Amino acid sequence: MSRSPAPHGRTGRPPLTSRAQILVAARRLIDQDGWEKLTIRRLAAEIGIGTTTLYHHIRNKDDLLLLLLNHHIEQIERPQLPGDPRERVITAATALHDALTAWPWAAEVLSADGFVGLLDESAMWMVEAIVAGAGDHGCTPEQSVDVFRNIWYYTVGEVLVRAHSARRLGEGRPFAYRDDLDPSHVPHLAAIGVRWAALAARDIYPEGLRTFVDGLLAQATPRGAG
Amino acid sequence: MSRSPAPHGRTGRPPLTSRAQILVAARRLIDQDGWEKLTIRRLAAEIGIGTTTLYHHIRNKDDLLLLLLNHHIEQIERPQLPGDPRERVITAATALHDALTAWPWAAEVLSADGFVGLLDESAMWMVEAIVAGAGDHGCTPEQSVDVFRNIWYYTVGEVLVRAHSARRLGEGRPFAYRDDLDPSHVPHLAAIGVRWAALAARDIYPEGLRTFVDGLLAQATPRGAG
DNA sequence: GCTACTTTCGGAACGTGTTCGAAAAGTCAA
DNA sequence: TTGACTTTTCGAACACGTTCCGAAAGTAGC
Repeated sequence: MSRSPAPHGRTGRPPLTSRAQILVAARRLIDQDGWEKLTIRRLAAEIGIGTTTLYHHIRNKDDLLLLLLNHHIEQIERPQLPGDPRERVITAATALHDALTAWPWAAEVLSADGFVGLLDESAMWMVEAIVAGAGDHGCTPEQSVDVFRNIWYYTVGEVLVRAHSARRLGEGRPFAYRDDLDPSHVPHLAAIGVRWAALAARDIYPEGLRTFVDGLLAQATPRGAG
Repeated sequence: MSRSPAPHGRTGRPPLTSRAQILVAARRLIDQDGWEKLTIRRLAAEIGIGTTTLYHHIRNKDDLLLLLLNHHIEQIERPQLPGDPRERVITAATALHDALTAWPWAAEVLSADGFVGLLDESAMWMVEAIVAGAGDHGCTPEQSVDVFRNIWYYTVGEVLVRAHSARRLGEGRPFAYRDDLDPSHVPHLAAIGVRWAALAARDIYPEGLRTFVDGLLAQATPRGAG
């Protein structure tokens, strides 16, 4: 593809590779072998180009992953946002959480470079919905930003910890249990003992999110909501 | 050092290198040039041994960082824990947060492998204090574990996001601001505009933690606390 | 046709964490 | 003293992300 003799006015050597082509090949590799196996060299070989040629179409690997994430988020169907501001915050945060859970490496990239400045506008509705929900509930703009940031910290932490814990789930102890705990030093932990693993395997994000949002919104309105 | 002819009963070639020696050298390198500059090869060169010799004394680099973190936590003075269970949870979580903030790469290692199973017992008092505080407040053991996990998610998320955002603070936009936001699509974000950067630079962990802990403990006791 | 200029392509090389396998240096039993 | 065994040491090598720099392939002006 892309074999036109010259798009007129364009100078320089005509490109054989397009960014769209790279993204398609990357998605194919991820679907086939998982995103852990996606390397720059493998991707270039899959396309049939030199390794360093990729760097004329993407800044680096993080940039590539970010482009893939943005495309993934665009595919997500936007949920119907409830009328209640609190429920709107919950719905948007849950959508954010689900999107990141599906592509856990994205959370690494995002936490590594700051969230809002990197995503396309097609993903901004989640941030907007949270900030707007907080505002409609009676928060000042400053408080609304705080609400979003707190939710973001909690969400990215949950996604990262659980994604990385799941990797070790096949081998050895599932989440985090030690059987060498001294009951005289850490009595409560020792009493929980082996049950920790089972307890830690449960998904507590929905409940934790509700609790956190309730607290954040309540704190923002010291006297009656609007 | 370590030049005794044979510690009796020990077979095999006598070691020239000790794990303690490696840890001391690693701390010296980190203090000199920062932990970003700590590489396996530099560390080996600093000690004066072959690169691969290190791998007979540590499992891998993450293991090395974990050993350093454990040593760092041991050095921390344990704060006087308040009598009020809620304040005890806050104090322990804050100590956890401060320890991770001082060594941000540690949060990566910990989130990558699960928390409790990796730290020495000298760091377990933080987990114990949180779980015990929740229990003393009236939580069941299951609820207490949930309280800890929620706090852990929030804390590790905050540390990771802020540590990685700080890296980009010198170049370009500090945290996350886009000036290409369409007010008709994201009115609240557009209204906040450039103020986002200043708002996002503030430290909201202490307040967010209090809010979260209040909500978590309140939810755990539907009818009056003990 | 020739010379600039511009853009794309890609091989070579660097530094990284890590693995493999062989050599070195000790103990122990015969 | 010899041979088996065990542990430590480390050079060679691998795959990774990334940078450098020269070659390739087009247009634009003369």
